[in-house]
Amino acid sequence: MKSTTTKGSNAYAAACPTRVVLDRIADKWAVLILGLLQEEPIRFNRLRKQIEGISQKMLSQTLKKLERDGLVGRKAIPTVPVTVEYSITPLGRTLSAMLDGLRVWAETHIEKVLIAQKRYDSGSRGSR
Amino acid sequence: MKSTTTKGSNAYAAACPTRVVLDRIADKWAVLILGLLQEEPIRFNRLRKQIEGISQKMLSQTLKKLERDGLVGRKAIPTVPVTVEYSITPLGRTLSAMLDGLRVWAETHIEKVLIAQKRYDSGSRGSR
DNA sequence: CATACTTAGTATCGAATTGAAACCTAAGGA
DNA sequence: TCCTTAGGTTTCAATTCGATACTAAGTATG
Repeated sequence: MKSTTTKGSNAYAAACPTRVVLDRIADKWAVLILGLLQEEPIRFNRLRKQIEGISQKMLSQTLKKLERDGLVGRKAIPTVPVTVEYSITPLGRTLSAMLDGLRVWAETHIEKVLIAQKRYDSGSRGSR
Repeated sequence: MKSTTTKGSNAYAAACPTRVVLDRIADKWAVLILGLLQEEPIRFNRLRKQIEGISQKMLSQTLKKLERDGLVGRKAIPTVPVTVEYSITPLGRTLSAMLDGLRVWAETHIEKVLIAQKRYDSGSRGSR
C-alpha cells in the first residue's frame, strides 16, 4: 500500500471500525447539519427550515446518530414548549472542518460536473 | 448559473445543483473507489476484491455514476475476456484530495467516536 | 465436441432504508 | 374547548441495497 490510508486501520477492510465513521460521514444530511451547527447552536425546527427537503424523521434520526457519535450535543431547555438546542462538539468541529472542504469543492466544481453529465448523457451508450 | 442565495450556490437549498455533487460525495463506495484509483488505474474485478463488502451491482452502479460525473474514466481493452480499466480524471483527483482528509479523519478519530457511542448507549435513555 | 473458466457486467428478488404524511405530548392562550 | 408551538414518533409506500444467478465471448480442458 502506498501513502494515503496506511496508518493502522484501513477503511477498505469490511470489519474495520473505520467503516462506521465513514458511513456517518457519507450521509448528506449529516454533512449539512454539521455545516450549520458549526456557526452556532440551533434548535430542531430551525434546522428543519434551513435544510430544505429534510423530513422530521431524518432530521431526528440523523441528530440522534450524530449525538451518539459525540459529534453534536443536545440540550433540552425547559421553556414553555420545551426547546432543544443542538450544538457541535469539539470533536464534531474537527470533522466539520474537513467537510467544509467538500462543501466548497461541491460549489466550486458543480459546473464541471454538470457539463460532464451532459456530455455523458448525449454520448452513444448514455441512454438507458 | 448560480443560485441567488447569500454566497453563490448553497447546498442547503433543495433545488440547488450542488446537492447533486453532495449526493455523490456522500456515498461510502464512491469515497473508497476514488481513494483506490488515486494511486493507479484499476480493473473492475480488482476493485471488487480490494473493497471488501461491495457487491458487483453497487460497484458497477457507482463507477457508472462517477464516470458520468467526469470523476473517473473508463477504458475497455479488447483483450481475451475484455478487461476494463478505470482511472481517475484530473477533476476526480481534486475531489479525492479532499476525501483523503475524511479518510484520515475517520482513521484518526475512530476511537473517540467508539468511546462516545459506548457512553451514549450506557446512558439513561440510550436503549429502547 | 462438450464442459468449465475468465472478465465485466445485468437481472431478479427479498430486505433494509428513506420520504411523506399523519399522529402524539405537553403547556399556554383565545 | 380548541388552537398553536416545539419536538418529536408512527405508519406505510417507494426507493435502494445486498446476495445470488445469469449473460456474453473467447480459451482451455477433458
